[in-house]
Amino acid sequence: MHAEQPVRPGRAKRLPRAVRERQIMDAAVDVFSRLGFHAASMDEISEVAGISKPMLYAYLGSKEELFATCIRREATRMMEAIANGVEAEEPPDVQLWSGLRAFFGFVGENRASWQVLHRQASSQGGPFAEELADMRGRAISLVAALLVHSSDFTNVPRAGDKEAESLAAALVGAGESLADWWLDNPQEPAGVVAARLMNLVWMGFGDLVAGDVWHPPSRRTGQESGREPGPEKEATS
Amino acid sequence: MHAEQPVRPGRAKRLPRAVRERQIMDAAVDVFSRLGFHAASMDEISEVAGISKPMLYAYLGSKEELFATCIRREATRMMEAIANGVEAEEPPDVQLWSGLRAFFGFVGENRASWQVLHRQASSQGGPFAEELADMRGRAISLVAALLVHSSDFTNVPRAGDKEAESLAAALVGAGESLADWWLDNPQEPAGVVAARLMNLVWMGFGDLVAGDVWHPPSRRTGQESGREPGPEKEATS
DNA sequence: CGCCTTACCTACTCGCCAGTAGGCTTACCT
DNA sequence: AGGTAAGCCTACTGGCGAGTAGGTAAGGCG
Repeated sequence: MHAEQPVRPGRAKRLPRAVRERQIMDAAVDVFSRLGFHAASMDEISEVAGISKPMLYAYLGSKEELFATCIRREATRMMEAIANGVEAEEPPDVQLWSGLRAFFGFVGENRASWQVLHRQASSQGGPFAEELADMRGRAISLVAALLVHSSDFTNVPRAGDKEAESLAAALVGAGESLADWWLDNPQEPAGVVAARLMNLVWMGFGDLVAGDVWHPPSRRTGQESGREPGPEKEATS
Repeated sequence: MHAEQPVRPGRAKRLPRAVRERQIMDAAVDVFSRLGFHAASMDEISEVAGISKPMLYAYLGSKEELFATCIRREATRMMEAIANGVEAEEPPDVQLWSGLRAFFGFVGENRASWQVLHRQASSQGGPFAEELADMRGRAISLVAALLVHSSDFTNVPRAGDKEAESLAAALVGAGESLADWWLDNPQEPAGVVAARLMNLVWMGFGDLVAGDVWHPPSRRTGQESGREPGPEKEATS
């Protein structure tokens, strides 16, 4: 119909390298997110990108390099999106809230990116997981710093750094998991989901820094190790 | 050294089928947990199991069947471990606490199982993810029911089921993520980690069902969508 | 003891996919 | 225009790994 088709069948229009590289990366993220690293084939990626396989190798190197580049690009995009949403001068709870909003906003608009980052990257044991774990670690440290900082405002004995880190890990994990759930239940807007998580974790943590600790009703405390669950390093009240 | 070695090199001692099947499954879980589904080869599994490849196929069918069987077995073991730790008559918070303890206890003693379940299964798009998502879904429903039930004790407008489900998803995700973190930081006993998560989520949820909702300080509320984060369906205070 | 069933093996086939050799074409530059 | 470099291709190789064919030992049982 259109005279748009290339002069020779199977010959793509000539484009500057930078543009092609973007196309290829987009295609790669798409395919990797749908199939995972191993199941994705370079043939399919090249097909989706609208070019032939040797171009892939000419521009982006091996399959592993391509994948690593995808992870790096998407991770950077996400971290920037979050950083742009947070003001360093705000009080901790507001910072956390802004971060959550930015995070869920990004996931909602970049589902493929999120799939690649969260599922694929973490399950491949190679240098990818490293790359990914690095970014994840930065996110956790950020949250941990926020937690430690916010507990400075109180006169509580101050939780250890390890403890803050583990709580931050739990929080980040809750965010990831909730994002996954959201992808399967997309009827609600990002803000609502973010708010829900904010309420869950902040109100919980708010009570913790106030020294308020949940305690099991003191009957048959120990079921398998006899440890007291409530007070660890905090005030034994 | 020992005269234990089989009569012919490369010939395994003859064993009844049930025993071999267990050996093979154990080997498979081990290899799958270390390498992931695709990277794991049937050759390696058979080697670890101490038998030859055709036995794998004779007893456990194809690679996919084998993997699915692994997932099912480990998932069942884990759900049973948790169910055994929880008494249905206890109040909700105690049930949750018992469940968390049982969960972290299981993970601590079955790291390979956990790896297979959490990382590998969820990232393969086949019928496995289904199997796994099913179990995960059951866990989430369980927690969600707990949450809904516990809010029945209060006179709060009662959160919707969808909301409870999403909170449960966040909670389960927090648990999974914290378990991963724990595997990298194994210096603390299971009970302490479980207690930490219990404090985080329960104290937080406790405030929620009491109608207590975090609210942003009312200045420049909207940063990207102008949505009020705090009250959704709950009391507008 | 001999027979047969069950457990077990070695040694292949076959398809898929990462990666490459070598050649054609089109746009820009002078 | 015509040279040349950058973009693009078809068509292969080579290896790895799933799955199988066909044969060998070993324990039970008459």
